[in-house]
Amino acid sequence: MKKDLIADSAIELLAEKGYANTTTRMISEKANIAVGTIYTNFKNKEGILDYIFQTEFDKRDAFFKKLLSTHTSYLDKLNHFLDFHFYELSKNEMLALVLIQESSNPELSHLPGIQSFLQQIPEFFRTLLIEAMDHNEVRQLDPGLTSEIIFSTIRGTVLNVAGKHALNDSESTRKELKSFITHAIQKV
Amino acid sequence: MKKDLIADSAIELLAEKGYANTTTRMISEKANIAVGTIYTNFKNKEGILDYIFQTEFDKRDAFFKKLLSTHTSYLDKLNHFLDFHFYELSKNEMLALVLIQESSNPELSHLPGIQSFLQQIPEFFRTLLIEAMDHNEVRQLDPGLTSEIIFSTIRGTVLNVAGKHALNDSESTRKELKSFITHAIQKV
Amino acid sequence: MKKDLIADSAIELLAEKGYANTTTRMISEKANIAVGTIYTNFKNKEGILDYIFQTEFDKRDAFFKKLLSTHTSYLDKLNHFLDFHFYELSKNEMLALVLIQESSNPELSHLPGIQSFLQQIPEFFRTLLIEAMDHNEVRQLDPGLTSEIIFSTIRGTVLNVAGKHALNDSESTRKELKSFITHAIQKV
Amino acid sequence: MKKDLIADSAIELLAEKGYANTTTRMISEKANIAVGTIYTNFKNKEGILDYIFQTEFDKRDAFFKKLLSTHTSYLDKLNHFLDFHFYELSKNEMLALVLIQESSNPELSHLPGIQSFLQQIPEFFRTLLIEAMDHNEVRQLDPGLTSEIIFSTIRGTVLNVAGKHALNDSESTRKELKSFITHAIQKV
DNA sequence: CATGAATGAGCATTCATTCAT
DNA sequence: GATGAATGAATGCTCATTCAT
Repeated sequence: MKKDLIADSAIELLAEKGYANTTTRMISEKANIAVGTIYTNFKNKEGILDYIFQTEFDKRDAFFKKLLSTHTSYLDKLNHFLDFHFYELSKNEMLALVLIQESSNPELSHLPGIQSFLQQIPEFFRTLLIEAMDHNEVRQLDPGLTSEIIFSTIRGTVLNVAGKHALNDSESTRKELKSFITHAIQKV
Repeated sequence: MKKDLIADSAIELLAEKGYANTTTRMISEKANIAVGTIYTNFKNKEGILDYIFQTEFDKRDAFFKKLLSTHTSYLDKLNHFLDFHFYELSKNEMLALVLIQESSNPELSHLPGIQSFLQQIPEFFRTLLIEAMDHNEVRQLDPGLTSEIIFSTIRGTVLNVAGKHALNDSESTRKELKSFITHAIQKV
Repeated sequence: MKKDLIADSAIELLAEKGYANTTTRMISEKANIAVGTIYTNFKNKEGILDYIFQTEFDKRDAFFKKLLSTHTSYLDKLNHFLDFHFYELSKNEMLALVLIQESSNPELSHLPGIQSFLQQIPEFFRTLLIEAMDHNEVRQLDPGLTSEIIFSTIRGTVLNVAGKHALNDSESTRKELKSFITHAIQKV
Repeated sequence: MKKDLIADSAIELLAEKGYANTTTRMISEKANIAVGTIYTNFKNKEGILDYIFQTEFDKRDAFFKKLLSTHTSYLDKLNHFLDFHFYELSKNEMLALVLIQESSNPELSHLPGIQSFLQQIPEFFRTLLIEAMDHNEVRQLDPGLTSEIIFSTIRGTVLNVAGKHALNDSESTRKELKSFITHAIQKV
């Protein structure tokens, strides 16, 4: 798949240099294709970013839908989703950096893929938190704000850890982060 | 002060468009000065960002130093610092967006002001967490990771909330965020 | 060849205005191409100058190498080389001006093409002078200094004559110049 | 004299960087004055160059006028003038470089001081050559062209030697150059 | 006279995108 | 579909000159 070859090459560059400092020429060189070929696979440079975010969102969306049909507590579901999200991010450090850096880039905020990623994933948390509260599995809290906080906490933590190239040794970070969130929302 | 006029004009534009899409011409027009005047006050475009971050870091640094000499528990000190940091961010929504968006911009990560902001502020949290743990005021936790998590949590939350232009009505967010952090670190 | 189209357009402008007053936009307009096209053919503005000097040096280098294998006296070889060099300069008055004006431009002295032109061509003279002295064809003289003097004499003379747009009627100048040099180095 | 302080500071910078790369700010810093002060002493940046050339021309003009009234052969007068001109150039290596580099700068060719320097000094040679020919002191030659050639020879030689920072050890160069010119014009 | 902050036209260079091959 | 030379609008930055102090 040329499309994924281009996206993967872009991810490596975007992680290191950011969107504005990654040129289409760099991407084409890393992918060993001609610049023009980018434009037969994507509408434009933004299209690559959109595709990257859309792909990652789709994974989480699929996981979430399967998760809902399992027979576990909602707190367990939330934990599973956190594990999945964090695992996906730690699998590919550079992808993680791109997802986090560029999702806060105002010049890209209009892309549908970024909007899905940024709005739907917290919405998943919110859905699970509301149910968990209703089933008395977590303390009373504002599910909207808390879902945003949890999402942000992961984004920020991954950014810090990935920025230090320590995501591969991410097990302790994952544990501490989950412990932090668990304590934060658990019943007293 | 021309320097602050330029920095303030830059903040308005940076919050909306991001660093790469904010041109020196735009800044000079918003500040009603000539482009060249930017360069009599700053070394270059990056210098404006550096100044903004340095200024904000200096405020927190001064507050932290005063805080250390007060006679309160370390958990209180942590709470005071969180309040101060969050209050400063909510006072100026656009500045908050700039501080958060551009601090994760890889093309700016070499700026001393950004490095201070990004490394020293978590260090403040870590210092307070270690003392609080020693004085048995919080649960056992990894102070290094937890300080990063707390810093990230605020960054991410403010980004989300400021992105929705709801920082002015930030009181509920602040409460929920502090409740979240308090629960996360409190003794069981 | 786009490269030569650009170089030729540049020569016309450089002869009249000098390096600092010739803009890349002017060059692109004279060549009827886009500014960007200059940069697909040359690394930068300096690259054009480097190419011009390198090309002219290469011509003289090739001629000199052929010259060495001929069976004539070294004084004849020197005369042939002088004729060739002077003929090449008088063929294209504007190119001559560029070669002479910009070779004394300190901001360009680091260019390899200019360095070759400025160092190797006197070296050719020196080689021939040493042999001519050894074969008793010229008077005793300092070959290093004299080669520089001869090179300078041509440079300066061409500059003066080309500056007055009289290089096309250069035959008398050539004769006088050669007579001058011949008398200067001949055996008494 | 502020005017000479500025001119001297300019000469140091011009010799190293050339006209286009020497800024008025640099000159003011080297002279330890404010930029504005340059403009109370000179009409503009070009004015500094004009002043430098005019000053140097005036010295030669005065010497030439005194020379004409001496009772020596015209060949001696020519030799004296060559000695004077060469001595003046070797006294101040940086000034020599400026006089030679910038006199072939097309963007400055309209300055009266440069025009005097460039046209009058060869005219001095021509006057002496005509008289020397009339008095049978030199061989038959074209006095106009030969005067240009002599002037050029000195310019070019000084440029080469000064560029190598060897003007202080210029005695051998002067001897070789005078020997070259003497042989070139002497009676057979 | 001296100052130096302010000016803004002008520069070299970049880079997303196109399109003839 | 793939190519990559050509495009030209747009960018950060410079610097000779002015003028209020």
